[in-house]
Amino acid sequence: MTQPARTAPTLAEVAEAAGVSRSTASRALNDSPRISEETKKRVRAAAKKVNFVPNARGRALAVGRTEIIAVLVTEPLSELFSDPTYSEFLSGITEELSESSYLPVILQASSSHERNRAREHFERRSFDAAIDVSPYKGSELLEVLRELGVPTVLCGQLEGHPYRDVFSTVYSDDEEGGRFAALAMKDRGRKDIVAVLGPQDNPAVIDRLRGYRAILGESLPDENVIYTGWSSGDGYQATRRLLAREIHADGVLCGSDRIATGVIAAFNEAGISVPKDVSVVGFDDHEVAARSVPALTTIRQPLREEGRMAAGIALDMINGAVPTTTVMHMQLVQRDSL
Amino acid sequence: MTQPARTAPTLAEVAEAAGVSRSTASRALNDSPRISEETKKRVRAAAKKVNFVPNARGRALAVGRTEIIAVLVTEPLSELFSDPTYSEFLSGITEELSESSYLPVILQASSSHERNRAREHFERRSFDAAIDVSPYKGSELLEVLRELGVPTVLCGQLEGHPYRDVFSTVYSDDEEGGRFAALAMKDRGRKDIVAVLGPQDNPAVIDRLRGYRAILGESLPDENVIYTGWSSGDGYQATRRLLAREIHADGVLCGSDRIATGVIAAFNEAGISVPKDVSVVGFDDHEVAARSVPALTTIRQPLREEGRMAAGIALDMINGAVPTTTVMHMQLVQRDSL
DNA sequence: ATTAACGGTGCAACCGGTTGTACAACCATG
DNA sequence: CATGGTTGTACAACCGGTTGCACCGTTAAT
Repeated sequence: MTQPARTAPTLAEVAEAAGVSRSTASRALNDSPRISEETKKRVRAAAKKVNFVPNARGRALAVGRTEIIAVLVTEPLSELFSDPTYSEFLSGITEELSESSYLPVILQASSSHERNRAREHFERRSFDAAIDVSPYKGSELLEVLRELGVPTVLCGQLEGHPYRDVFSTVYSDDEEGGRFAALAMKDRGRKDIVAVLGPQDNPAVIDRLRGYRAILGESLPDENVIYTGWSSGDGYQATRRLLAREIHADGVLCGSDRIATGVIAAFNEAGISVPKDVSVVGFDDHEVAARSVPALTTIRQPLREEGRMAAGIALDMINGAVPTTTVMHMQLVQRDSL
Repeated sequence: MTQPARTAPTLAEVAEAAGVSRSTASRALNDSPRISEETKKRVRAAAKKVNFVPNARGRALAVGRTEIIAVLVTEPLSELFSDPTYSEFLSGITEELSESSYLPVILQASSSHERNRAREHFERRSFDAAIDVSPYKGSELLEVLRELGVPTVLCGQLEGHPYRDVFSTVYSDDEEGGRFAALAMKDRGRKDIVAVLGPQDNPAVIDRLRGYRAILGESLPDENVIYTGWSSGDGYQATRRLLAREIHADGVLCGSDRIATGVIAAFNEAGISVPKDVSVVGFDDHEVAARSVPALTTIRQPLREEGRMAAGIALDMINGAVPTTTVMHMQLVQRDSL
């Protein structure tokens, strides 16, 4: 037989069972100091007896909170899921929130249609806060969030953006990461360095390069900086072209671990030994880094921690904390490619 | 300057601006037939003027709906995201819901701690429905959903489960997929078939094998059925063992596309040509299938459509539809390995 | 002319909680 | 015994919508 949908017990029923008023029942369950210990016990017992669980909707209306946090992503879901960067980050958010009663909702905001829907949800006050995973794009939505006064955490450095006073920011110090990578090269005694990076206009790329330069100076001349895509194939192609141009290099700084695997493959093919003849340093500490041969020395971006931090700050802001800017630190992960 | 968080306009303000009562305003905005066209116009104009957007919390309480659907997953987030199967499926759900005002929330339910939290959310009536992506595990939660009367869609065939009367089910017809694969082999004139499948106790494996058998009968003897893991390496190893046993085969049915790539690799290594000497058929239409050499003939499981369907049924059930069972059809994708 | 029918609107209750404030009962104090 | 201060509880309003029902004015039917 189909079990009919029981209507859940309400606070009124608990109150009646305990022989007190609704308000007393509410205060007792919320452990208000104004209620006597004895009454609290009675109310709790009654609540347990009728299997009372406070209704989220009623509570949300009364306290003005939905206990839901929106996570804004600009990538389509399929890409989002296949990029381990995001998945780490999202795991961090989920982890942190699972210690509270808050729930994360992934809200896509790539197409303008999606952004409109998102906007609507915010206007309806469906969420208590927002975490924007890639705030570079879709700034119209940021404008909406600002106007509505939604507590918002931006993940990633938005250079010179106009929201510093209203939004919190969490980002990893890409320049520092660049410095760490370059420093490792320098310590290893490498003098002729090439950088194979992602797209030239990418903020992370720009910052990392600045970090490289801060350490290496003229050891990394302009003509040795190559901008390409993020994939393994891009690294491979770039290295082939380098070899064809007979550029002498004893160190390659890569914009991502996937690029690095391609670079190494090209060197192997050309009979050049990594790390004997040339050192390679990656970026991200992607899962391929440890499995690569030789295992990749790389820069680890603390993505999961960044996610946790972002979620924590969002919760703080909901409770009235002022906007903050948090910088997470990169780490050099020593393996065999250097 | 920090823009103060405007308190959003409420229905009362709209009503006042339009010179009508709250109830009339509400009905006008909801296009009730009881309100005159003239009044509706006035109310709509007023709403637009004060920038009114109905508050989700108030509405949820009044209509008894949160407009949120929980998607239950048993995998940890990282695995979930890296498995393209899930990501396709989730995309389907998201797509379908984005055409309504409903929002999906991914709810993890692998650890018992997570399941407790999930249970709590359901008891609070935070969600209007649930979609269980892998209902094989965590049946305690299903029991809770049943008791609470939460409209629920199970994705995947739960043979002989006790919930058919309360829950809807959506699944792809694995047996049919097996038949399609076997039929293709038969049409190609292959007579000595080997099957390299996933784990023996997997429901999909069992059904697919049944499909193979329905077509091939004695052409697929028991000793030619090999159970292994889902990965490429498993397919490779299995094929090596086959070759060592000098089993003559002109067709291999694989339990997954990844298995198939391993099988092909092993054949190549042994100097056996695919598809000239032996035909190979995969399963899933995973993204590796098209890129494989030779491109893999395989069985496509309509995952995205399955997701859309599941979401659609969930919406229907919220509106009172009775539980249904829906079978999605597999498709043969003809490429070069057969 | 009286009444029935009907379209349009407003009052008030309701969804399920939380919370400001009034009040009753009790104690100790002058 | 009157007064004042606690302490514990209940009443009622409130959050922001939706909705049953009563009521009004108009028109059509008897």
